[in-house]
Amino acid sequence: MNERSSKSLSGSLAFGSEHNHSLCIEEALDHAKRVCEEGGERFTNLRRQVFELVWAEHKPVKAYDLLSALASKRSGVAPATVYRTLDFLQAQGLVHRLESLNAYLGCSHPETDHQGHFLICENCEEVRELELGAFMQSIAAVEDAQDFRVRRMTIELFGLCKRCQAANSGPDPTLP
Amino acid sequence: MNERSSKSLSGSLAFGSEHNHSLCIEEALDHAKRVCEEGGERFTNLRRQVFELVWAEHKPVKAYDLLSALASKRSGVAPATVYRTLDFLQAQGLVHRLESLNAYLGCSHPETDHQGHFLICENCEEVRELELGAFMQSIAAVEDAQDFRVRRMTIELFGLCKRCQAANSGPDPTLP
DNA sequence: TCACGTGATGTTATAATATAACAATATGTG
DNA sequence: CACATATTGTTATATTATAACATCACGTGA
Ligand SMILES: [Zn+2]
Ligand SMILES: [Zn+2]
Ligand SMILES: [Zn+2]
Ligand SMILES: [Zn+2]
Repeated sequence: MNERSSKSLSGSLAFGSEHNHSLCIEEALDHAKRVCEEGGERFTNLRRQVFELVWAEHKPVKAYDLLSALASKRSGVAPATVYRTLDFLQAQGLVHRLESLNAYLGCSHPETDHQGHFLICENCEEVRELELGAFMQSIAAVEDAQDFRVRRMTIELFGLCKRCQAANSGPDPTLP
Repeated sequence: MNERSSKSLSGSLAFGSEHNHSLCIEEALDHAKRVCEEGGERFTNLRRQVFELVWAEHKPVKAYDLLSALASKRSGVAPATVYRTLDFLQAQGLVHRLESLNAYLGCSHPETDHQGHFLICENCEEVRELELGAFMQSIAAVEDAQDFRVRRMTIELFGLCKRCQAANSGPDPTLP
């Protein structure tokens, strides 16, 4: 817990690495606030609270879990509250939706305009957001070969992260 | 409607191409029957009916739409009927689920063991299943770089197919 | 043939996810 | 302050999916 934080958010951690998550959240909040200001949008209390809850862990969060957590912080919380706020955060590029999981995740590099690509560990549930690049070339090739123009995409790769590969060969041997 | 049908199912059509869909369905049914027999599974009436409904068009189908269509063909149809049957067909590799759409699609090359990769036209809804290859290289590179072992994946690329790119610049100008 | 075990289907109930529609409130601007 | 607009609250409902248990169908061996 004494890491160097450069221009990339601390949230862009590699699987299994330690990092200062308080700092990570703080940076993410600062960033979110700035993104909203620059876009002429308001980073209201509600939006900040939801954003914090999404960022509480580097794991996908379900809308109704957010709902419960949020309800313990403020009154008058209904599904629409959560979904609307998630929609807003997604529109600002601050949060991604994981289609295969019906879940949401804070974006780890919101400074760039991008679609999310994800590695999702089936054992520990940790999610790593890939930075663009690796796939862009093959996608360009597909567009070319198929006469298809890609406008958005869902790329979610499920498997085992380094730690969980090492830790086992079977399921969950009490992870850290 | 006079096409050549080689070893690849007629369902492996390119976007916008014409093809003999009766033949396409017939082939798909034959194939499904064979897959089940070889796996020691029964291709029952229910399973055949659901399979036919999924193959009715080269478009994703929603579970509850299948439910309605199926209910007009037999009695005692409930959600569980449909979901169970879809689960079975997916397990046999005959049908894929599109996570981003909560919808299902007949597999266009069930002879090979594979995950589905899809191009989905946002305008005409036609879906083209990519054959593996284009992505495998970049996925291997990601696995290597990230110390992550991929076991399954969701890859769904949304955009405009050739026909819809040509036809417009805006939305739906009454397609064929 | 028929008892039996298994897999398939039917049936009922409910869980989990998401949106619609409209009312009330907050915020900034002139 | 009056007004327009964005945000949030509130109620109801739509959509998607699963659980749990009952019944039926099919093959196998007594
Ligand atoms: Zn963190
Ligand atoms: Zn991102
Ligand atoms: Zn066809
Ligand atoms: Zn397929």
